[in-house]
Amino acid sequence: MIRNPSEQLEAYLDGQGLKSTRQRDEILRIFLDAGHHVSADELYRLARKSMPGIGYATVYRTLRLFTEAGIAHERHFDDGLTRYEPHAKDTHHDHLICLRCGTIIEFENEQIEKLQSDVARRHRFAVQNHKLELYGLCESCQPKKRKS
Amino acid sequence: MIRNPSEQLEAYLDGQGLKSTRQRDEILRIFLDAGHHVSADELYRLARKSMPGIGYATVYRTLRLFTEAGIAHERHFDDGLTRYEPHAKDTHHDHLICLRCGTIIEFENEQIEKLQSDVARRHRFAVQNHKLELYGLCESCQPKKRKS
DNA sequence: TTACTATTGAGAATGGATATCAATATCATG
DNA sequence: CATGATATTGATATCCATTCTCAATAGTAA
Ligand SMILES: [Mn+2]
Ligand SMILES: [Mn+2]
Ligand SMILES: [Zn+2]
Ligand SMILES: [Zn+2]
Repeated sequence: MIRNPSEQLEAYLDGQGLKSTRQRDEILRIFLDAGHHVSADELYRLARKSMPGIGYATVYRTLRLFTEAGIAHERHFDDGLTRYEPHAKDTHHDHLICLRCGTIIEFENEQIEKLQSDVARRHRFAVQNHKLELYGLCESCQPKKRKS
Repeated sequence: MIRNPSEQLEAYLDGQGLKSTRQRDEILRIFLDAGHHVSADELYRLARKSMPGIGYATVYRTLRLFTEAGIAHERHFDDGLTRYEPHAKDTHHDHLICLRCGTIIEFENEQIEKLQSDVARRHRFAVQNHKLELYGLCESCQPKKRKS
């Protein structure tokens, strides 16, 4: 049941009675090889290269569409704009975010996940999704140690 | 070295060459007994009761001031507006957030904190702050189990 | 009091995201 | 292939939270 994103999009459009368009296909292609965690504005700039007439609204709408179709994940980091990443590997992961250069490192930690659900259970809370973000400085942004 | 918030505010204002005003004192009082996690708008409405002429800008500025003074903590949950909570007990804590009624439950978990810093160390990442939020339904917002 | 400034409040401005709407593209149907 | 129904697009207006601007006012040290 593994489908590539294009097929997944077509299937979703079909199922919802929506239409396949040049813009949607092209934006998907660009989104997938843009690398991770792009904002709508970044994607808009990229998209304009191959589609000069593209509008902001279309990019926003298309990213929302991808999210509904399960192709993209919406992320809200602390920089105040929505970012999207491909939902390829559908394994959940969390993030280390560099406050200086913006680099984002992904990680998974089974033990933390386990402890989280323990906390939730203890409070009789039904978790639907969660977010763990560590903000700070990545290795190359840290002040260098000087020899002693 | 334990200071109550009013003293802390006065000390901060003093140290920065800023002035003590009726608005700042009153907003602090209201903020402290408003309970947790108020938005600027909520606080504005509360403040208008005792200070009908108060302006939005003043509330926003004052909350930022409290944050700089270490009296308040700024929180960015996923509902798109900034919330503030008193920094009274200066123990770090994380949040369970009900998506239906908005209730927020606080928790601390030493083991999770420990595992987080392990992850960071492994990536040679210098964490400055972090955020762990579990979104879902609180106990009273969950569909009731029916007897079997 | 005075004089110097920090602060305030009204309203304008900002920035990201969404809504509106006429023109256009897609696509099932004949 | 032509047609008609309708989903989509792009320009732009609008929204909303927050910040900025600036003239009037209030705090404070002298
Ligand atoms: Mn990611
Ligand atoms: Mn809290
Ligand atoms: Zn960095
Ligand atoms: Zn609830």
